[in-house]
Amino acid sequence: MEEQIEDIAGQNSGWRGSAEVWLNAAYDALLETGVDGVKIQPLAKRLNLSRTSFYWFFKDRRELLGALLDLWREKNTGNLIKQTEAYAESVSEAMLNIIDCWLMPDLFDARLEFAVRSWSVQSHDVMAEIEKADQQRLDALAKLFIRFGQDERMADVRARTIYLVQIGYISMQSNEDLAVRMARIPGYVETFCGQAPTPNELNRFYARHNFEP
Amino acid sequence: MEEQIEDIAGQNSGWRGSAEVWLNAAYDALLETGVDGVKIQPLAKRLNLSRTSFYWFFKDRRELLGALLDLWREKNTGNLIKQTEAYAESVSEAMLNIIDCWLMPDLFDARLEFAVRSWSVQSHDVMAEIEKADQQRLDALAKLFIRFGQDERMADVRARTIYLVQIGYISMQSNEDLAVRMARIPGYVETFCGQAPTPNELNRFYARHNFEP
DNA sequence: TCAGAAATGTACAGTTATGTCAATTTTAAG
DNA sequence: CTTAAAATTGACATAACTGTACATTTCTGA
Repeated sequence: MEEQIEDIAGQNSGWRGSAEVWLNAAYDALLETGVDGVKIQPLAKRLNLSRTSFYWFFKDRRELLGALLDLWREKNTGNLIKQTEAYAESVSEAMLNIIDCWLMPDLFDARLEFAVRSWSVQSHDVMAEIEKADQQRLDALAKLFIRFGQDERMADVRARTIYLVQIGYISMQSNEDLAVRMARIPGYVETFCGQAPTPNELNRFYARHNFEP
Repeated sequence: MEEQIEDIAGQNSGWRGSAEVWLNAAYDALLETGVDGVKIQPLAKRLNLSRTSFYWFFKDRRELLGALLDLWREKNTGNLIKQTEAYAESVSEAMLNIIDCWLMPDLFDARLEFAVRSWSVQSHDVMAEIEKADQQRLDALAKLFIRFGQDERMADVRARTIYLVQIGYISMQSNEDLAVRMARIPGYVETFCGQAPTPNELNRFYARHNFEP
């Protein structure tokens, strides 16, 4: 019974290691040093665990890398598509919904995205996964523009523009402060959809990002 | 004298290895497998040379990686900036000059760019180099828009849009065929600068890319 | 409290890489 | 043909890392 209370409290259930602990360490390593930094021995040192203990939770390194890729797949593509389907009265409001992904780490894990894309240089499997994700995301964005009356050709171009700018940003790993980035938002919206956001739309956007203009 | 004739003919001057040969092999490895693929032992195997022979041309692996970074620095940033300064009568024509970089491998080595950006995950030095390059490129692009009468705020946003789309493309490593990409060009120009290219501008652009619409 | 499951650790065997050193071979030049 | 520089090589000394086998410790539940 006592153990159960500990479990419910989320405390360690006695053992120091677990699949989750190793996976988290792998996640950190992936973001900090790339795939080739995801090595059992260093992770073990960080976790203060014996290296070989790892093999109780995972078959081998491959399996760990697979788990990292699962993490990415589930986290990033899903939320972006969800944002394309969010309620919007105008195309500019819809743009602001997408831009949310730029700014909310729980909607889109930019560092993970970058790390996985970097990983793809050396793995055809990862490359294939990314191509699939890109296609799904672009399709969802194009559908959004079509929903607001764009013809198919411009919907495709605009979907690419907004998506590629996001991917480009990620690749630049820029970490400017919120005010600087916010100042550019109206300009981006205008560029992306040819229509500036209304003051109301902007205010709603600022509010949900706790930003005071 | 005979050797000089051979030299002039670009033939091997007797020795199999050279700094250039190793650097080229390193370049290939960087593009195919990322930095962590750039290892002396595998390169030696590829070149059919003794591993230790490498150390006659380079002090160590660090120096080789440094040479790769020099290559990137000289090749990519310079040409992009040159394109921003190319002659153009209108802002849409200027856009097409930039877009040349998308399409001409000798103006901009996209695969190298991607490989170097991926490398930056695990190296703060490389990261710093990239930040510097991004800044130089963005400044040059913004100056272009200002030259064509944009106010500073929109020049900044538009510079970012066109640059980030390019970086995004690189990160997507898409390899669609020319016709598909060409079909999107007018849309991009319109999106980037709010003004469609004239038929003449487009024809000039198509011509220099040997494309028949 | 004691058996078995869960987790950890130690020892071993193998692979791949790095860089130095002292030969040795190849080439160019007189 | 000789010689000195340029290039190549194999031997040696290390260092990380991977994965397996087996022993040991720690926890859990009857």
